Amino acid sequence: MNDYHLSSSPENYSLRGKVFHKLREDILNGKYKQNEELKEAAIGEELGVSRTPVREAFRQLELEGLIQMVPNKGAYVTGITIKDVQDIYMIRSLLEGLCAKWATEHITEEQLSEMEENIYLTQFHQEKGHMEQFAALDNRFHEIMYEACNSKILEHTLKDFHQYVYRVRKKTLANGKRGADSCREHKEIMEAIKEKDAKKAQMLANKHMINAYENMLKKDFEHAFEKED
Amino acid sequence: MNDYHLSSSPENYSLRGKVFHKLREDILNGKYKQNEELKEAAIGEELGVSRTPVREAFRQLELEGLIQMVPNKGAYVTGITIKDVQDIYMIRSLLEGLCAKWATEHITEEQLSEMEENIYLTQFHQEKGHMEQFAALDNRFHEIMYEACNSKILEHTLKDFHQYVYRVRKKTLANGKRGADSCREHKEIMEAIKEKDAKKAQMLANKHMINAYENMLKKDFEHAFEKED
DNA sequence: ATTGGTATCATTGTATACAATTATACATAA
DNA sequence: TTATGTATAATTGTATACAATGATACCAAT
Repeated sequence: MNDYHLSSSPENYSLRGKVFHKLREDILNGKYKQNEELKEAAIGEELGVSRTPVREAFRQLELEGLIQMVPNKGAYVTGITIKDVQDIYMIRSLLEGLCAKWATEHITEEQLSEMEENIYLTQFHQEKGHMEQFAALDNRFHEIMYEACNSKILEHTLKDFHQYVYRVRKKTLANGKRGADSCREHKEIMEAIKEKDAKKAQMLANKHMINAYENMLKKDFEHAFEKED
Repeated sequence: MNDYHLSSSPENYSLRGKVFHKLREDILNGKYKQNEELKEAAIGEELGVSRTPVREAFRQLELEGLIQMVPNKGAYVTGITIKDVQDIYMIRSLLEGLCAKWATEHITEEQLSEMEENIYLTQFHQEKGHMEQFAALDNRFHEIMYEACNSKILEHTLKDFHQYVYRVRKKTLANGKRGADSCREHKEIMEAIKEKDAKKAQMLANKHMINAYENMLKKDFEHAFEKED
């Protein structure tokens, strides 16, 4: 998967990291249903590892709220509801605005170059209909902003939320119309950042999220959740 | 660090949970300094447990961003800087606003009663100078709002941030003047909620955080002239 | 003296053994 | 039949053993 923000983290190089990412992906993708019990031994056997890395992954999933642990009993899938996703979009609209504002004040030349290249490529792949690359680049745009805002806390928070709604994002972006709009909005945000107009960048990033939210409500949102169940 | 776990979670009843909370407390309280290496065996011995619960606690602390793990090498304290706290206050000012807005729309009669009683008691203890009770009640006011907003995601995000800056909060609230202001602001927020004026509640909660932030800055300024310890 | 290699130690990563806890099945008594 | 107690099994919680990795010290060669 495209876990860009974790790509350089130790998570990927240990069994625990692999188990953690695998389980998170499976939960968000609906492989494990709401309230389903996850057994350490079974998961371990399935992935060919012992219980130890599985347990450590469970602790992290619990902290992320994807599973709930009952002492001496078991781990149960919490999953993510439609309302959760909606709430996250509302929260993100505020925080992405703040992030754009701070990014305007702290972005480096290199980050700005990457952003410029990112938008150029995004446009290309969007027009060509290369959805896989488009989704990855769209993700990357947001992550560049997160990194540019110069706030470890905000970066961490937004990356978390971003990751959380990744599955829904992929589906809504597959909608051609929204893809083009999203791309244009990214460009406008970048231009505001380049002009050092923090207020404008904030407003645009804010609106960008609201638009994504409304598109999500309007379009294939229900589909995204009905399909797997 | 978006751990959506409940504060009443099983965390507290297992060795892992105890280790996790102990280490978090110690890191936030500055017992372990920036970049200090935490060794599993040493921590385990100190707390009288084996490495296993310590390791699991490490995984959670890493996810919370309090320590950074280097594979096959060790765990290093990330800690929390003044800037982190400032950033959190800025983030919270937005999110507490959203929370107040949603709380206005979803608060129950019981929650409103508790809030009313809370403010009454807060005022009492504030005037009497009972700082311990005052701090606890002040905390509780915010938690009631978090619970009333009817968003699991926002509730847990805010509780998390709230916990994160708890230590700083205790210090700034000890400032008598700010205590009285804070108390009055709580009352105004509640009245807006009672009047079902969501926009006003949002604005007031927003301002409440900004005020706390500015008061904190002032405190830091004063501390700048004191000896480090 | 400096470089390079090697042995040794310290520490983390993983697997497994054992203890504690909870769920389940079944027998027994009212 | 229903309720209750008990034995058994399944599962998690914790400790420990062993493997893999990285750090350190020391020696030898130049």
